[in-house]
Amino acid sequence: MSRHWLMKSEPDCFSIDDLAAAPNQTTYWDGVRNYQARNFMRDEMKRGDLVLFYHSNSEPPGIAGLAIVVRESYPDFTSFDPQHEHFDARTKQSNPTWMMVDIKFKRKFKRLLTLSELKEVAALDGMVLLQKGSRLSVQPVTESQFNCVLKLADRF
DNA sequence: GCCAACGTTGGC
DNA sequence: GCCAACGTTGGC
Repeated sequence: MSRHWLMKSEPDCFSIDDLAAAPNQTTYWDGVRNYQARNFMRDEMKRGDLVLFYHSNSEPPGIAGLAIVVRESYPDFTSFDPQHEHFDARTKQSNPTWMMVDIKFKRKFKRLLTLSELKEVAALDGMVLLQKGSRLSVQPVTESQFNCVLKLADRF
C-alpha cells in the first residue's frame, strides 16, 4: 500500500522548477535535521509513494506540484561533510543519524494551491500542514486529503 | 522584519 | 527529569 506525503522546500533554495530541471528530474532530500521528519523518511517512505511538493517561506506559500519517491532511505552524506552547510559534527558514518530519500519530478500544477486557499477547504481539515504551529517539513497526507488536493489542482 | 510555536540543549 | 534559554521554522 503506498502512502502519500508532503515535503516542504523554500523555492528560493530549491523549487519545483529546480526539481524539473535537475538531472534525471531527481534529487536527494538532504538537510532534514528533525527526528520526526527523519523517521518518516527512514521508516515509512517507500518507492512509488507520491509526494506533494510544497513551497514554504515564499509569497504566497502553497503546494506547487507532485513528485514520487524513487529511492528509499539512505544516509544523508551532507551530514558528514565539514564543508557543507548541513554538516553535523555529532553524527558518524558508522552510525548515521540523518537519512534521506530521492524524489523525482512528476508534474507541476497548473497553478499554485495557496495555503490560504487550502485553509478554506473543509475536506482538508486535519491536514498536518494546516494544524496550528505545524512546522514538520516531511509529513504524511491521508489518501482522501491527497485526492482532494489533486482535484483542486486540476480545476480551472 | 516580526514573532509565535516548536524542538533542542544543557545546567541543576 | 525539569525547565529556562536559545535557535529555527515559516506565516504574515
